Amino acid sequence: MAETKQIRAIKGVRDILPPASGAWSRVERAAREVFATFAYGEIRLPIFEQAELFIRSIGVETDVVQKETYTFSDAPVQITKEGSLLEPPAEYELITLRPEATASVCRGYIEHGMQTLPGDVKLYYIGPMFRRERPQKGRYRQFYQIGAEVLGQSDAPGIDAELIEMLFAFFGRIGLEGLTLDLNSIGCKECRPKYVELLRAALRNVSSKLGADSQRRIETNPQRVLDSKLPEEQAIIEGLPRISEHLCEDCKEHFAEVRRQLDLRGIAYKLNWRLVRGLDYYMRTTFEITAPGLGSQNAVCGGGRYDGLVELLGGPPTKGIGFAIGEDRVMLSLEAAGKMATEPTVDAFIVWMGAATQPAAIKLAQKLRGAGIRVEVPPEETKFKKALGLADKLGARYAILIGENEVAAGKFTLKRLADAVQTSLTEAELVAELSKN
RNA sequence: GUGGGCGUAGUUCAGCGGUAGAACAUCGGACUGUGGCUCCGAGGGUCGUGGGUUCAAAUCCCAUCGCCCACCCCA
Repeated sequence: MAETKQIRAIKGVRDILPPASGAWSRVERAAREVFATFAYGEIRLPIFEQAELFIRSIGVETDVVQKETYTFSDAPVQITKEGSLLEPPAEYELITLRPEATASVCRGYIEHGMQTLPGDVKLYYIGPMFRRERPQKGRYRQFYQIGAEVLGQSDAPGIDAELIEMLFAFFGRIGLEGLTLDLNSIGCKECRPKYVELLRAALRNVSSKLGADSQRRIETNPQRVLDSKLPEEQAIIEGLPRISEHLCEDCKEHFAEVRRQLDLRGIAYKLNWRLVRGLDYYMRTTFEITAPGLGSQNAVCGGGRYDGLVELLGGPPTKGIGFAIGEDRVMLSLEAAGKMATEPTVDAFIVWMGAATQPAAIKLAQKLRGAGIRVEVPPEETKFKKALGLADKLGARYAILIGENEVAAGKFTLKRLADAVQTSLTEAELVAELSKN
C-alpha cells in the first residue's frame, strides 16, 4: 500500500477559520468605513512586484531586504511526471512577494500619473504581506496589514495629524483600548545624516560598554541602538545625543506644528526621541502605536512621512505619509481584551419533517436568503429532535418548523430557541420578522 | 541567524521502563412533532520521525523535523 504523506501549511502561515474569520471581517469592514469617512479610496495592489522596487524603497541595508523577502525567478517552472521541479533558466527577472505595501502604492501613483489628480491622493489597502522571519507571537511569514497613504504636493503638518486622527477613529470603532501613541521626528536628508554621524561618534566612545548586538549596529544602523531593550544599556543610551536637539529649522518647525495639530484634534501622544523606523524611506514625522496583551511584538501600527520616496522610484517630486496596521496583532490584542466576539454563521434553521414538506422548505429558504437572512436547511430528512439539537449547537437563534400541518395551513411555525416562544407566520411575515435583526 | 520550552485521539492533557488512557468534541441509541440536559454505546492513535540502550521503550540516550516563546528584526 502506498503511503500518503500529509501536506502541511508552510512554516509561519496559518488558516483563519470561522468564527475567528468573522471577527477579522468586522475589523476590515470597520477600517473601510472609517477610512471612507476621511475620503480615502481603496487601492488593490498586486501581491508581487519586481524585486528592484523593494530594494530601492526599503533600502539595501535593511534586514527586510537583506534576508527576509521571498524573491524568486519569474521563469516558468518545469515539473516532471513524478512531480519534482526542474531548475529554472537564469535569464528571467526576479520578482518578490511584497514585504509591505507603501512601495507598491508609490509605484502605482507614478504608473497612473496620479499627480494630476485634484487635491491630495488618499489611498488605503488591506491584504497579506510576506517576510521570511522566524515566527513567534504576533509575527508570521504571511501577515496582514491595513494601511493608508497620503501622496501629493503638500507636506502640511495637518495631513500628518489627520492621518493619526483617522487611526484613532479606527481603533475606537473596533473597541481596542489602552493604546499608546509614540511620536518622534527623525529629521530630513539635510539634518539626519549629520545627526547619525554625531550619534555614531558618541557610540564609538562607549562601544566597550555595549552588548554585541549594539556594537554591530554602531556601523550598520546606529539609530537602532536607541531602542535596545538591554537593561544595562539604558543608562548609556539616555546620555546619547538626541535627534530632537539636532533637527534643522524646517524640521523643527514642521514637528512643532504637527504637535499643535494633534492637540487641536484631541490626540494624546508621548514624545519618544528613541523611536526609530525600520525602513530607510522614513523621515520627519514618525509614530508607532502599541497595544496591550501582545508579548514582545506589541506594535500594532507604525508609520511616518516619506517625502521623496516617489521621486526615488522615478516619479515626480512628491510628499508622502502613511501607516501600516498589523492586523494579526490587532486581533491578538482584541482577543486578549476579551473583545473578539464571534458570532454564529446561521440565523435560522429550517426543520422540515417528511419528504412532502421539503419543497416548501427549499422555497422558504430561497425567500429568506433573498432577504439576507442566514439560513441552514438539512439536505436530507432528519429526525426532529436531532435537527433542533443541531440548530442549537450551530448557534441559530430561530428554528422554523415545517410539517404537513404547516404546509396545509400555509403558515410556518417560528420558534425562538432562547425562550421556546412559538408563533405561526406566513412566508411574508417570516421575512419581515427575521429581517428585524 | 541565536537561545529556551514542548511534541501522546479532532482539542486540552495524564501516563514517564512492563497490555496506550481521561475529559471535551464527533457519531449512534434511549428519543421521526419540540432543542441545549441526562444516561448508554461506538469510532478515532504507526505515542512527531529515524536510530540506539534493554528481555521489554510513549517512558532512558542521540539525531532529525515540527510547534511555541524570547533575542534579532518589525506591523
